[in-house]
Amino acid sequence: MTAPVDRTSNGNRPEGYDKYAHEPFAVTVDLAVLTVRDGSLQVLLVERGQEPYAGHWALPGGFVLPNESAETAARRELAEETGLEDVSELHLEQLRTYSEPDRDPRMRVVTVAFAALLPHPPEPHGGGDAAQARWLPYDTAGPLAFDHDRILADAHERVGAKLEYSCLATSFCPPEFTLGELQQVYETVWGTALDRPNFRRKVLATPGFVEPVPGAARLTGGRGKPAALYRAGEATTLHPPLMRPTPEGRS
Amino acid sequence: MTAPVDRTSNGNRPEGYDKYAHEPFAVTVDLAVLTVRDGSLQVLLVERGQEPYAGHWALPGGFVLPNESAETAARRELAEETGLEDVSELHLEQLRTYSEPDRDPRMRVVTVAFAALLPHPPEPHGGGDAAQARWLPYDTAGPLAFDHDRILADAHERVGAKLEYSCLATSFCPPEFTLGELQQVYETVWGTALDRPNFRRKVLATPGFVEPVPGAARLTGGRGKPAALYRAGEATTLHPPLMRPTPEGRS
DNA sequence: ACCTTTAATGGTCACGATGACCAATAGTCA
DNA sequence: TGACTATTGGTCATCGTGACCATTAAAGGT
Repeated sequence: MTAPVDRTSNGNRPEGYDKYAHEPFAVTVDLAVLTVRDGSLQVLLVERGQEPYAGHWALPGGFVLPNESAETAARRELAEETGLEDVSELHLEQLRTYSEPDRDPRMRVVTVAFAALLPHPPEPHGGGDAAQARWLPYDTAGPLAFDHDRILADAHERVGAKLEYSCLATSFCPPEFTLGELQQVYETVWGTALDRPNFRRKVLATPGFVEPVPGAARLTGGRGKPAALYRAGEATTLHPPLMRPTPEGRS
Repeated sequence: MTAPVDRTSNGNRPEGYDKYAHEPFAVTVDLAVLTVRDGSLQVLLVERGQEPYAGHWALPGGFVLPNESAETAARRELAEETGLEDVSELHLEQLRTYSEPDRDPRMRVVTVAFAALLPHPPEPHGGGDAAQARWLPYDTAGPLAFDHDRILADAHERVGAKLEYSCLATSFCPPEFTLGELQQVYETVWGTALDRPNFRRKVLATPGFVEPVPGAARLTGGRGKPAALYRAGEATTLHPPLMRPTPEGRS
């Protein structure tokens, strides 16, 4: 009876476009750029200069340009905000998309959120322009603009979960690192202490997680026995996983 | 030196909108609706009636309306496509967003992909209009329109992974089910055989995964000892995980 | 009725991974 | 030289799991 209707998402166009989507959507990317420094999880934040949320901190981000994918836009923004020349090796991972109609009071903005992991923060704050960008501890990253608190929390949760079953932790470390540094990544992100010999055994027993740097050893700031240096291996997943200690009962 | 620039994603608006985003984005949702029937993983697909990809199968989907979130749009589409009255209890999960500039040859379409899991397929094909919608086995869901092959593969991978560390499998089952049916969900999605006593032990040893229905038992089609019936429990996560047998070496 | 078939249920046993420890090594600092 | 500190190496009991075998309770055929 009814005329054939194309019910796929790309179907009713261009006719359908006028009917369903004549209010255009702005598409942006938001980045939760995370790093571990001084035993604390830190986030790269920028200070807003305009309303709404003027003076509040927010996640860095920007519009997806007409010929970009969200991934491309995210990596471009990552380079701009951190000031790094080469961000091609950094771990960048799509989190999810936030599309609540009222998430921006001015218009309809759909944002694709990403989590980025990087080692040593290159500079206290990157970027060349005047907008303030700073590394702030995750815990004290007070109320952020828009729904960025939620995005940041989701990023933290995702990264924490992926540490369990992937070799992602090396993305927080410089090219050569000690097992102590690697362990501190886990402890900082999870907020728990780990037994050092057990952590060591687990990491070394997982083929491809890390590989030793032949002759090298680092004097860890001075005190204690020098630690051996390792590089990230080829493996990407952890079987069986390295699970975070259950504080109690997790069903 | 330069004027303060708001570098958050919601910052350069409305001025920035004209500059960066004057080519509007269409935002859609695409659904990978999965079910397990007759020991095979099946997908709900619709046949396209228009170019491009006329005659090809595609994932169901549609535009996000101006006052909807992607999640709301996805659940609305799910109801429309399956023909079910109440889809509020079905598991619906955001996968990721696909935004390659050339993914639709006609215009810029950004799609938020979802995976939906449901028990008994209610009808061979749902929906009330003339567009053809059908359940097809996952394996034979031959080349789909647009990038839907990739979306479907990502959905499969995500669901398979979540079976390991979550109680998601019950979403494929009717309100009351036997442990054999639950096991078949795992075997079908993973494509591997599991040892029945071991599976049983694991499921029953996980508090909150399933809870027995007091007096009931189902004659499983006739043959064999009648199986006890269970309901889904309160738990959502599985600790430790129920890992799929490693076919060989997974680093 | 009887035996066969089928599937659920119940249990054993050995091995691997892990948590909780303790001990030794190799540096710095006072 | 002697604390102190952090890395490194090891033991031991326990838990979870894979690989099995055994039993129970139904249907179906002879």
